[in-house]
Amino acid sequence: MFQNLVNSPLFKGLSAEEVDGLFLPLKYQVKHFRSGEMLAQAGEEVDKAMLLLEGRLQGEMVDFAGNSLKIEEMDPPQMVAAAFLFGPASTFPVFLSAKSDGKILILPKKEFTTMLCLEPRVMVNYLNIVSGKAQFLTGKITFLSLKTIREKVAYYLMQRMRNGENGVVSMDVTQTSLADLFGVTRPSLTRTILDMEKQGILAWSRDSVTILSYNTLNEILGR
Amino acid sequence: MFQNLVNSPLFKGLSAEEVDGLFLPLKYQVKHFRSGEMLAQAGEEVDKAMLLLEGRLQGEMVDFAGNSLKIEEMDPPQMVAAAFLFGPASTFPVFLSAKSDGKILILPKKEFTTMLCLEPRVMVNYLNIVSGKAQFLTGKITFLSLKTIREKVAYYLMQRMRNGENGVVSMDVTQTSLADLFGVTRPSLTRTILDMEKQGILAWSRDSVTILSYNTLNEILGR
DNA sequence: AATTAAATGTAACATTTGTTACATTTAAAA
DNA sequence: TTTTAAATGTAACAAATGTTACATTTAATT
Repeated sequence: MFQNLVNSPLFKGLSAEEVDGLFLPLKYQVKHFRSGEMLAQAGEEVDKAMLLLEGRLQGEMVDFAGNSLKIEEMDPPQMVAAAFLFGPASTFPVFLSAKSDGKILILPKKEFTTMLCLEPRVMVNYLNIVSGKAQFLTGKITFLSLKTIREKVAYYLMQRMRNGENGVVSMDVTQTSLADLFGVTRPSLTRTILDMEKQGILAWSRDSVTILSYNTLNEILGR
Repeated sequence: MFQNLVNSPLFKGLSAEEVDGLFLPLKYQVKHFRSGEMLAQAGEEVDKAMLLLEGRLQGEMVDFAGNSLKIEEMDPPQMVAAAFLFGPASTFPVFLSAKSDGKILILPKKEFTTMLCLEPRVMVNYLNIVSGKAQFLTGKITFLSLKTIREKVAYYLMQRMRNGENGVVSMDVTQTSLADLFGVTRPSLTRTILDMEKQGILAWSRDSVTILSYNTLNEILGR
């Protein structure tokens, strides 16, 4: 019935038959949407679980200054605003709009709760999703609390290292979009990068960055 | 047995007997701690549910620059690091230390999961807690993404207004600690406040702030 | 009332970042 | 290949914030 959903994190570990069986006693509806359509306003109450079946959505947080700080895009199959169905302020934190045509499955909160009780595996999956969101946001906060552009660059590169790639980080984004991600202006980012190059900390080319002084990067981040 | 726990958000709606009954089939342990003791390092794995029974804890996030950005203090009865028991990176996000002597109840993750399945009300409570954390963090991010000190002051005062208090916000914190909360230096905050006073936007006294131009505050926040 | 500590006001200067504008390079499209 | 658009380099200047140091006020303590 909902083959898509089987691949969703929410139904991880369940077979297609088990998922179908799970929905049998539940009341739900499927809604189609069109590209560009606004699906939810920030502040609107969340009283239904929304499972994206097809199409692409975009949640963007708009601060008071009107700058849109992109938080995430969503591909199916995935639950929408998973961390905002429960909790004291169950309202949308972002403006949710469609980037393409598609459809979502809508399940009233009560039905969703019933489903969690019926199937412990789904409950654990849901807990993993919501907890994951909280952890993602914690990471975002860590990043946002870095004050200088130097620190942001250092942190970003450290994150991207991981694998014993011998000090080379492959770059799949432009400085322009990186500046956007960092919430700084592009000339300022470029200036900082060039400074760091002049100081022999790194070498920045179009498609990769070579870290020349690991130590200095660590010093920038306070060891 | 654990009278404290009955008043915990996790067991909201349950009687003392029900809580005791819930723990009967579970394996748990109670650990005592002393003031100043470090209970968990950031990065350490979370594989046990920790319920604070007595004493006061403090979770502080230390960024790379060594600045401690206080996130929250905890009073009993409450679950510790609730949003980090599940999820992909189940590691402590903060340094957890004791601000007084006390004790915590420790429940292995498996036992905790069993408990959630046994009692749907606890499951919903837990979902409310974890979702609430995610929502709290979202709010934190909104604040951190404000760029200027002016914006932070404006946002802070708007948050504190609410009740039809006729433009008067009572201040229970000093400028010094407010600067700390904002992540800026104290002289800079003072300068900004004085500027705003000179511009007739507000009047800041020790124990209260009077908002003189609501409109200007909104303009600062981009309407 | 006198003393002390904390909070707040103030100022000069350094540092960082934003703003704007334009040049140059690189990649993609015609 | 030529053309075009995007990305990047550069620079002068403005604005915001940090740094440091000290004065002044306020509240708490003795």
